[in-house]
Amino acid sequence: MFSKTCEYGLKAVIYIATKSLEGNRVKIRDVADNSGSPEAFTAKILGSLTKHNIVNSLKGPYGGFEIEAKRMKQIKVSEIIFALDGDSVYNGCALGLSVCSDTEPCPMHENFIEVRKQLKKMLETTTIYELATKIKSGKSFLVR
Amino acid sequence: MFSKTCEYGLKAVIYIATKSLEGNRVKIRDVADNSGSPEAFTAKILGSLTKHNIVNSLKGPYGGFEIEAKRMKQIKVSEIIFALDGDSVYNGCALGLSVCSDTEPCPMHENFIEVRKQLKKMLETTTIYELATKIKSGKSFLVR
DNA sequence: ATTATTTAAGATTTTTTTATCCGAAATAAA
DNA sequence: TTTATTTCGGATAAAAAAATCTTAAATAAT
Repeated sequence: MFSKTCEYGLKAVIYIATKSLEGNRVKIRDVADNSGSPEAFTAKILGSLTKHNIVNSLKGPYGGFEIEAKRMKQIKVSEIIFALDGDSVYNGCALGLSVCSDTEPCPMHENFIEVRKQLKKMLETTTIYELATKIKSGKSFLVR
Repeated sequence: MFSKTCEYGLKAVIYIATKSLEGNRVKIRDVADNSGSPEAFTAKILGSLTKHNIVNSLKGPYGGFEIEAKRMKQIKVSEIIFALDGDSVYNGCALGLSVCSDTEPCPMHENFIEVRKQLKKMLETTTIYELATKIKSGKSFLVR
């Protein structure tokens, strides 16, 4: 469904959010361990998420990553996907055509309209705060 | 959304179906040209689709690929995806967890339930015949 | 200022996916 | 039975994605 970059990125952001809610800043190592992702790759992805202003980073001792509570209520899953994978989830044609629109559709185009509409809606209404609280309450898991 | 293998496979099957409706058998070269896919790769994918009994192949002169009209009304898009990509579209976790179920969910699990349900329904009700007729009527395109 | 800690960023390697190539097998027609 | 045509299947190659490594830059505490 998503690239590994996106999967790791989402899990990293969710984990950082849960720790930020507790008032803690986290190091790359900690993020990687608790999101079940490779450390070096996580570092690279977090660099990109920092540039996109999705997470906040501080260098040096006592540094690490964090997300303000206010911010994590604003950030939607769609923003993270856009930052890491671009808009392919939104605009990609199921059959890989470079042009596929309502006026020039591939044969599956209309079949996908409803599915895609619902997917968009979900990605654009789900916040990182919502996902982080599910982890904190023990209702769901980041590593399996 | 799908792998290239699946994209090419779907387009190939749809094209073969349109030609079979006209009573024509098609060669790999023809399929590749008219589905905008690499010839050698298309050949390999068609081999797999033949084994899965989705298309029918005949060797030698006047040979090629075909699909019976009866069969193309039975074959659902989901079958082709299963044959080529396996069940990842159905069972894969959005965050890549190896275990992610209603009882042990990732934080996005429940958000995806409705989206996935609708996707499944669409893939399991859309037939190759339906897609082929869209091409024949000129309402949609396979190459762009 | 120095040191230990931590992120930043680019180069490199590994793995997976995508794509090609080529000889073998099958078969219809002459 | 010979020939031309076509799929079959395994080996190989190229490209893209995933993952790692390495050095630099920043900074807090001493």
